[in-house]
Amino acid sequence: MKYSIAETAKRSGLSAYTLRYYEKEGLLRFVDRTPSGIREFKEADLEWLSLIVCLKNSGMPIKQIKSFMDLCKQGDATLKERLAVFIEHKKAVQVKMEEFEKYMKKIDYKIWYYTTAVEAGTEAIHENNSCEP
Amino acid sequence: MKYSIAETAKRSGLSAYTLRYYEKEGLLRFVDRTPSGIREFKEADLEWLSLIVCLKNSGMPIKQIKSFMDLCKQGDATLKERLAVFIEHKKAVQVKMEEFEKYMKKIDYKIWYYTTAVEAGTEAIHENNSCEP
DNA sequence: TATTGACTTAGAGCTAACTCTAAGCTGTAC
DNA sequence: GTACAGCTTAGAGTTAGCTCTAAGTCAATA
Repeated sequence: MKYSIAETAKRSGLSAYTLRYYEKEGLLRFVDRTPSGIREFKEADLEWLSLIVCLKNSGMPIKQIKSFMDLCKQGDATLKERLAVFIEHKKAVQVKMEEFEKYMKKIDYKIWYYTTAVEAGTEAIHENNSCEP
Repeated sequence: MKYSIAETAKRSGLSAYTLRYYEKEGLLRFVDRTPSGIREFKEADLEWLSLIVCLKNSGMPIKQIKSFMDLCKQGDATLKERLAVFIEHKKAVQVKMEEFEKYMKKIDYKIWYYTTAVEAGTEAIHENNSCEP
């Protein structure tokens, strides 16, 4: 099955503008064209896009994703390098997740803080910090 | 204890430029000045900064943080609204954390994929998708 | 055959969040 | 009293990641 850019936009959750931009940036080397120059996305391309979205949304910059795609193009000689990319990126994502857990605790504290303040009708009840942190 | 902008930059992990920018944007209404106009950060200001960093790094845009700081300035009348801000933001952070977990699974899959490919010396072993996903 | 709508390109424009520059002021150290 | 480090301001510049515009091509339909 072949997909137009509009179809692919829908399926990937990216806009057609973004898909063209990604191609310009060298992320979508895999996309074929019809004889008249129109992009034709394949089923496998959607898999690639899903990986790109994964890397991007987990914090990898477009340029680094491009480097990874370049490695992919070079075949089996770059397998170790590609493994290293994911091992490194996993570390970065773990750090982010830990940070998010820390922030979540702070947010939960604030929810408790404001819940009790709303009950009391004033923030002043927290003035002497007499309660749980 | 009072801190200069340079000290505060060090302690908050933000640059002095960023602190001035945040003030310009209305996030740091709490900061005092010396008679000659130099910013003087207090211990409590570092707490505010830590909250700002928490909200920003967990995905809240600067403009929304500003609105929240505006609510704070208005006192007890806005307690309910402020509670709502954190309840909403908590939801958003939860969604992000779930996404991150999904991405982590994909990354782990790729680590397995490339580990086995490196062992085999070729990516071709995954061609017929005969192994665990 | 004419219209329509989806595609193409190059390149300009936009937004968020900084980041820096230039010119000038302040306050302590010699 | 002057040198110097560190502060001040307004405003320009930067970066990432899109987002859009203008002008044109192409294929299917009325």
